Formats: sequence, structure tokens, C-alpha cells
Amino acid sequence: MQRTFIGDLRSHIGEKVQIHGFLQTLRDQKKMQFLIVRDQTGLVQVAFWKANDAALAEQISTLGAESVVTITGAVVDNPVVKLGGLEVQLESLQVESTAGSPLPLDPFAETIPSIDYRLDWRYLDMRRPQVAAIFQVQTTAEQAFREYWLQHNFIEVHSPKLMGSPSESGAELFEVQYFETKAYLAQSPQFYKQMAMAAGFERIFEIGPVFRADPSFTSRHMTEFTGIDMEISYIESHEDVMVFLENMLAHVYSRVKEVHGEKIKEMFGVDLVVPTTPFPRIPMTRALEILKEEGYQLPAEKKGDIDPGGERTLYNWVKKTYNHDFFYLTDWPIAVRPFYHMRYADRPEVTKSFDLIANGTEIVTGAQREHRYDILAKQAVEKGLSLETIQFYLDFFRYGCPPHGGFGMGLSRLLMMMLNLPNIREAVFLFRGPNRLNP
RNA sequence: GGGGGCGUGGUGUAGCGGCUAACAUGCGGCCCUGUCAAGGCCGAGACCGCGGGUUCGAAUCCCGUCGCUCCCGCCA
Repeated sequence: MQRTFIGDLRSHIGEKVQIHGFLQTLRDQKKMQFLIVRDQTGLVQVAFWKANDAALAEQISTLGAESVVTITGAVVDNPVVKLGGLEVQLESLQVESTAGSPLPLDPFAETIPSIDYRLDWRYLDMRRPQVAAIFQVQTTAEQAFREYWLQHNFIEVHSPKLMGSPSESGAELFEVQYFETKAYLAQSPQFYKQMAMAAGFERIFEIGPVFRADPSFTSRHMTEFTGIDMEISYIESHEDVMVFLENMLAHVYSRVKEVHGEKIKEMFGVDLVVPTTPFPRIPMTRALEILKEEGYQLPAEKKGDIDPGGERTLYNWVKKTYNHDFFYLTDWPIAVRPFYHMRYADRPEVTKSFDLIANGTEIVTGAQREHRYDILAKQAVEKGLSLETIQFYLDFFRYGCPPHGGFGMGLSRLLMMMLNLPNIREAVFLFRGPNRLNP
């Protein structure tokens, strides 16, 4: 018999159907049993008159909450039933899998355990529809990104995550045994994205894993996360990248709101706002002035960088000045940016780079890249890098490479900001951190 | 790596120098009822993270340790 989704039962009144799902609640009475069954589309009440089959009634009585059942029965319109005004009158029941009792984590308890305990029992935690909703939103968001890229002639790439030599600084790399030698887990697809530019791909994107060996204990860091990266050729400056990004994000927010707006309001209390473009842009020098005006004291050792508290202060300023949730912090000093960021011809101390701050948290870093071999090599040396280890990368720029730029964004950080989640661990399927490798 | 906070039945909390450790929820049993966040009664379940100290007396105070968490650093 064909399966009917619980969410579609209304259109099957009077028919015999088969449903599958978890037994969320059993109300076991003297003459009747009411089973609340849940599948991915919703909940339904199943009614059973015990007198119909005493043995079956007895079997049902022993079922622990969250057991998996297949039920056939007639769908009956019944306004008395508070759950959707209909019920399935049970004809047969098959237990697919019994759930032990008590559950270590009851997904439908009034109080939700701490995040760490929830991660121990993540598959039970994820049975809550609010959790599933996060990943439905993520799915739509990723689809919207792809839609936008494909509309703009992008090529999707998948760069390797095992690397033979440390790229960039090397401090935050995971080292792994690789046969007789050592390999490193990619902490960014940066070099390979640029290689695609040298290959003449012109516009590429990648959604893939990124590894950072940073022992960071915060609500927004992970040691493995999904990076959304893109790179485009023939730009004049980082401004072109920012324009592309803001329009793409507006598209993504618009699609997510269209598909999940109601659910997001209901489950997360967030009235999703599709951001208007262009986003406010604040050059670093101006940002420092604003912080001064706002009375925010930057730590003395910061030297032109801005700490998270400063970013939040700027966000509040942007919110009250422009009523916008996003802003670009642009033109960062070379001291706090990697060697491959291009510098202004007339201001060699300043990079053509930006961060995107959403609701006070950094979610994107981007820049125009330096594509001129000699200058790139010079900047690398200046930053104390060994040319030898990055020679393969420098070679990309020896036989013709278009001017280009791009960005990297944290998927979970975006989701966290979008749904106003308190912790990135909520926004990722399975969290990986310095102290968390399981499940 | 530095700093703050928290560790009490399965879970979430209360208690913060005299506790035979309380409440909610869950779990088990019984009763009642077309139930529906069901209701009622009974019951099991915690040597209060661990180790040491102060005290007549410690879940409560102190020190150490471990775990978790948040902030900073770093970043997406």
C-alpha cells in the first residue's frame, strides 16, 4: 500500500491510508487508545477501540514513546479532535522499531537540555521540528545561492581538502598522516579558487568543508565548517565583489522568506527582512571615527583592527543610522590582512578588502586579489612566508591571470544570523570543535 | 592560550552553614475518562562532578582538579 504523508491526510477523508512515523504520544485509556504519530510533514491522532483486538491493544500499551510504526486505517473528519480536526481510525499496526524507555533525551519535553547534552544525543534532539526547520532553511538558502550563480554563468568546483604544503600562514592547519609523508587539511579553498581564475574559468563557486585548527571556544567557531566561496574575474576593485554579494544575499533572503517566512516567524520569532541594496559601506578609517564618536574604547594593541565588541558597536550604529542589518567594513590595513589581498596603488598601507557584518557578527571576508606575480611575491616575503612552499601558488600568476576577487562565507554563520540562533552549534548538522569529535 | 560563570535524581531547576536534599518533567504501577499540554493517587530514582581543607556540623565556605559554557585572542 502506498504511503500517505500526514500533512496530506486532509485530502484523503473517507479513504483508507497507510502512514509511517514516530509514536510521539500514547494516551492509553480503558476502552480506547489514542496514538499521536509524527512524520516529517506533521502530526495526526490515531484512534483505536481496544475491544476490536485485545491482543493488539496490549501490544500498543507496551510501546515506548518514539517507537516507529506503520499504521493503516480510515481517515475520518472529526471536528472534536483538536489536532487538525481529523483522525485515523486504526485498522492495523506494525511496529517497525521499538524505542527503549526512558529516552535519554525527550525531544518533546517542556525543558530543553543544555547544548552539550543535546549534541550527545543529537539524533533525538533533531527530531524536534524546529531543528529540522533549520536544515530546510539551509537547503533553500543553498539552492538560492546556486540559482543565482547559475543565472550568472558560474562554474562549480570542488577543490581538494588534502594539501601537500601549508597555505597562507600555516598556524591553524590540521596535519594528517599521508602514507609516508604529511598532508594538511585545507583551511580555505583560496589558492584553488584563484587557480581557477588562472585557468580562465572567470566565475566559480564552491560549497565545501573548511578546517581550522583554532582552539576557539566561542558560540560562533567550529574546527570544521561549510564554506561558501566564490571568485570572479575582470573586476575593477573589491567594490564589484561587494555588489555581487549583496545582490546575491538579497536573492537568498527573498527566496528563504518566500518559502519559509511563516515557519521562521512561528518557530524562531524572526520576521525575516530581505535586505535592501546597496548595503552600507564603512571604510576602516571612518569606522574608527564612528567608534570614537560612540565612545567605544578599542583595546590599545589593536592597531587599525577592530575587535568583536567594536563590530557590534558599529552594527548598532548602522542599525540606528541606516536601519540595516548588514554592512561592509572596507579597506583594512595590510597588517591584518593576508599577503594576497591587493593594495591601493595610491595607499600601499591599505588593502582592497572587506568584511561583511551581519547582525553584529562577521560572516564574510573578501577582497580583490593581487594577480601580478612580482608584487604578490614581494608581499608574501613581506609577510614572512617562504616562497618555496607557496611557489605552486605563485606560479598561477606567471602565464597570464585576469584581475579577480572573491569572498568566503560561513554557511552556518549565515544561518545563525538569519534565524537569530544563539549558538552556531544549533545551526550545523553535527558540530566539530576542539572538544567535540563525536557523534 | 587568557579571563568569567556553572556543575544537585534521566532531563530542567530550587536550596547557598543544621536536609531525613525540594519542585517540575520523564519513568513504573493503579484509578478515571473520546483523550487531546489529559486528570488523580502511589512508587522508584541524587551519597549534591571529583579530591582535599575550614567547621561541632558542608550541597552550601576555601583550595585544587576535571567537565561544560560564555567572553577575549583568532576568524567564517
